Amino acid sequence: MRERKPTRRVSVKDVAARSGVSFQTTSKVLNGGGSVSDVTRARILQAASDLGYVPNLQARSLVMQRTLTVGLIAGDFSDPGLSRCLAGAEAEARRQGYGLMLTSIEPEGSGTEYAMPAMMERRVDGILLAAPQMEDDPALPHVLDPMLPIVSINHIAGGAVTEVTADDEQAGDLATRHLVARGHSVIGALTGVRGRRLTQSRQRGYRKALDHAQVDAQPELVEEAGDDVTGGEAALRRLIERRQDVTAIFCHHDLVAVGALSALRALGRRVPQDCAVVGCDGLDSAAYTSPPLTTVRVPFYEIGAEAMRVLLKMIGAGTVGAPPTRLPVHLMVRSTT
Amino acid sequence: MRERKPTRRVSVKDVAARSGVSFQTTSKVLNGGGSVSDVTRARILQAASDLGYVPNLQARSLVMQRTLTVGLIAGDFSDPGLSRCLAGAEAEARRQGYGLMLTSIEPEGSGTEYAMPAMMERRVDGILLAAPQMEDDPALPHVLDPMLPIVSINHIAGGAVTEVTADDEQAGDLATRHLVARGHSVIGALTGVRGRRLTQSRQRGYRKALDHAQVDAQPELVEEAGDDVTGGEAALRRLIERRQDVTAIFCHHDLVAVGALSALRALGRRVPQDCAVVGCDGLDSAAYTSPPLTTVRVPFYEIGAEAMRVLLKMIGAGTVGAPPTRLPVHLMVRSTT
DNA sequence: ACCTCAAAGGCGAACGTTCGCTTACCCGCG
DNA sequence: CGCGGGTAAGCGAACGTTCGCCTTTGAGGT
Repeated sequence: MRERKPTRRVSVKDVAARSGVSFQTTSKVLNGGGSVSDVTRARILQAASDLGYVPNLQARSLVMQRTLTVGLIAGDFSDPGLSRCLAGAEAEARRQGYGLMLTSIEPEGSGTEYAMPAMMERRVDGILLAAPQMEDDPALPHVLDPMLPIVSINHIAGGAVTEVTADDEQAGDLATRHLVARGHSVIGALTGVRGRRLTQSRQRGYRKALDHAQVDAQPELVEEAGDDVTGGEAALRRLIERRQDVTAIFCHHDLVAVGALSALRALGRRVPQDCAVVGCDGLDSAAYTSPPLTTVRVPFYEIGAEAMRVLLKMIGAGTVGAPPTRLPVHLMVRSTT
Repeated sequence: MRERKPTRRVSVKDVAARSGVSFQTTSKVLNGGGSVSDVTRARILQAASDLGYVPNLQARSLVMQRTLTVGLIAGDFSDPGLSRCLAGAEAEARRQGYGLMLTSIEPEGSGTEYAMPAMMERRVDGILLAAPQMEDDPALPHVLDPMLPIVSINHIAGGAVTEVTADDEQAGDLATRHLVARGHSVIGALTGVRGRRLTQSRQRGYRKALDHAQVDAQPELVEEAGDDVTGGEAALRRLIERRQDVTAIFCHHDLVAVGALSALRALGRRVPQDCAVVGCDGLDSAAYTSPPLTTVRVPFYEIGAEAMRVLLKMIGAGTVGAPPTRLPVHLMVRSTT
């Protein structure tokens, strides 16, 4: 419980005083620039290190008009996919010498109206959006600064925001083709949150694969499951009740697949003999379900890193807006198919 | 790809100009203080909103000598426990009007020597440490600023850092007592990373419970498993090979338990009939193993939130250092015991 | 001895705030 | 009519930087 001494931190003036030059010269040295004799340079550097000088980025930002900081507005950190993505974004920012201001918004999407101003007050150089619920937020376009580089890993209404996502249509296609190749033709789909671009894309991939295999897409084989285990469990029961004859299921999310697996077991159907299951997302935990889940791996870490790369490039170039990026996904065959 | 106009943001001077007063008066109004007539106040507020004025926190920090920002140095974000903790810390910081600067360090613990200066440059008001690997870092004490409030959710050598953790001894005790109560007496332990305080505490709880039940703690029933699935799998095999007679196992981490479960199945032992298993951490995914894992739930979110609360209190009071906090854990009985 | 020129370093301003003082004014009072 | 007191607003400085430009110095050439 020591009292904190109100000692102010050492500034470039302190360093200057100790080395007997003006603080401007000190600044020159510390930034590598200017013409300064080797001897004074050495003296200044020595003084700086003696005093433990740490430059004040706030002050520097003030005159430079940039903070070397980007904001990241996230949905739920507990989402494993989003966590990976965050890890990728943070690592890339750090690699390029940028700091990361983190904030999150509520699951209902409320909070954007606070999160954005908080970022603006801190004068971040750009913003990375990583909150799926933003897609549904009608207020978002109003609160977006059109002059600030923004990249999102989700779809954002209005089209003004650069997007870096996985190729979700490919994901649905890959999963479904795999089931077709295993000889299935009555293939159900347990979708993600209705209305989301992500869901639509994966569903498009699913239909595309069916189309390609010349089997009819039947609406009653599709059920909305959301993105968690209980949703998957419930949706599977509804689906089975309607269509006892399904022999394979494409789940939009691994957690939904976990729920489906558990419901299938409860219903006494063996996986994969009676019913095959393929998930989507590629969570670590999908490798340890029983049986281990066949899934489509989405490169979350890479998405985060690439999104940050795009954002920093925009910041560097002084532009806002860039063409969207879609990263490829990969099928990981395990034991549920 | 629109070019970004180099238009400078609106400052209090702009607002002042538009409302015909000095910028200092404008500042007064915007901060609620000072004596200003209602009419000019209204005029200024109007101008500010017309112009879309957003205060510059950098400039404010410069004169106020505080940034309303705390730093968070994390280990791997992909760790689900750490993610929850991060969520709790972020929510609490936001609730109290603080921003969060996030950075992470490498698994080997390297990176601290970069992370700390990065935080100092940005003049954060305090730092939250959330990286288990820091415990092993001998360089850490040197790079810690003794004047800055710091809280950690892991043990930090030197004792200078305030700690907010779960009651890990209780966790080990609870888990082991539960197994004893189920009638077991040959109880193995699959520990976390050797040498870590966390592991030592949980192990102490394990021995305490055995002691209490008057059964001897036998060293050959203890095996180091680390903190992941493969570690758990391998450790279980080593353990079983040595002691075929174990009927129950306490795993220091849920992921280790997942590995143990899968190894037990491979060895043809039924859970819980032939061998009971209890995990520790309380991950979401533990509810969906088969059979669902009995585990001790660690309140990660609360730990993060409480750590942030303690940190902000230290910042507010201008003190550095506070007594450690230990949060209680809870046993969640499911089907592996 | 004079002029030129480059190198080394200093100076002032600016970035956008907050804060303590001073000034200008209006009011009522003795 | 002069004075104290309160209210409204302005002024100057400070926070810690960067940056463009100016001054000083000394060496080299003629």
